[in-house]
Amino acid sequence: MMKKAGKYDSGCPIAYGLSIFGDQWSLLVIRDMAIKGVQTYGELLEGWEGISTNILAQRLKHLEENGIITKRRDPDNWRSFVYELTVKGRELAPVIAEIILWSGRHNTAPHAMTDTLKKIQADRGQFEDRIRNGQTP
Amino acid sequence: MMKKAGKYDSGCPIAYGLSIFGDQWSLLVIRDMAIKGVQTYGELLEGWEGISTNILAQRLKHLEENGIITKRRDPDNWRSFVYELTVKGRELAPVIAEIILWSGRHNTAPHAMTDTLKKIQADRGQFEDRIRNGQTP
DNA sequence: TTTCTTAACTTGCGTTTTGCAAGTTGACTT
DNA sequence: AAGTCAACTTGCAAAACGCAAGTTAAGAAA
Repeated sequence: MMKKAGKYDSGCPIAYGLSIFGDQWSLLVIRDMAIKGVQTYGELLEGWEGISTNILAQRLKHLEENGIITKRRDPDNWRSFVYELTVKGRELAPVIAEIILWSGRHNTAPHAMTDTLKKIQADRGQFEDRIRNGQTP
Repeated sequence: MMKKAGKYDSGCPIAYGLSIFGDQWSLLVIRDMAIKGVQTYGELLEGWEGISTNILAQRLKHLEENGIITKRRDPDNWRSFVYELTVKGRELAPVIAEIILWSGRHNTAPHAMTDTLKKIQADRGQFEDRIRNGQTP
């Protein structure tokens, strides 16, 4: 299991953030939910990077425990659950935007999410607002 | 050793960023350099969180290989090396600023770097500019 | 000239986390 | 009664981590 928030609780705000989403997968899960509008376990499993099922379950639990996402039954599909970003999770939009902008500047290789990058470059405020409102950018 | 950039190279800008600094320690090292002005191995070892020496060595190598920092001999002290952020590294300032702002909003516990948080809240542009210019904010 | 000191690592080794594959659950559908 | 399917759980080998102890190299001290 992941390091729990607290073990390295130095009181530093960056350490706090890292204790919640500072691993290889959490931000990718958040990206799929915030940008691609993904809401189910099965869809998250099929993301671009191929997270394995046990790790995904761990991360979802950790994110839920830390107030980034919520989980509820899908009213339209008895066997499915719906994962959604909380306000706290959606407010990571600026962090995500800055990482995308930074990579856009420094990663010369061709990349996915060119559309998203352009959208952020064109109107960063709108990108963040839409995510903040629970919409796909 | 850390996952190398490439193994999960989905082409996503977020995945690119995570392959470079998406672990529990790299951003804390970058924080110490950018915000606290730390420049040596020994000072980095004594950071708030207590990174172990072998992990620190690994991360510094990884960050150097990925163009975030440089390493050179200290002209004033033959046995010391000076680590410095590159432009690419300093341009992570906005990412760091957003993480600090986010934590400031969502971490109710008392925290270190209150001064830095206030500085960013008061004048985010200045914070970023100073780091971009290689100065302590 | 031998010993000491010090910054920056490296090595060993036990513990923890990860990742792949296969198995489980439970309500509905056939 | 058997099949389906989303969402997990379990087992196990491989990789990464973390602590402690050891190494290196060159100038300073004795």
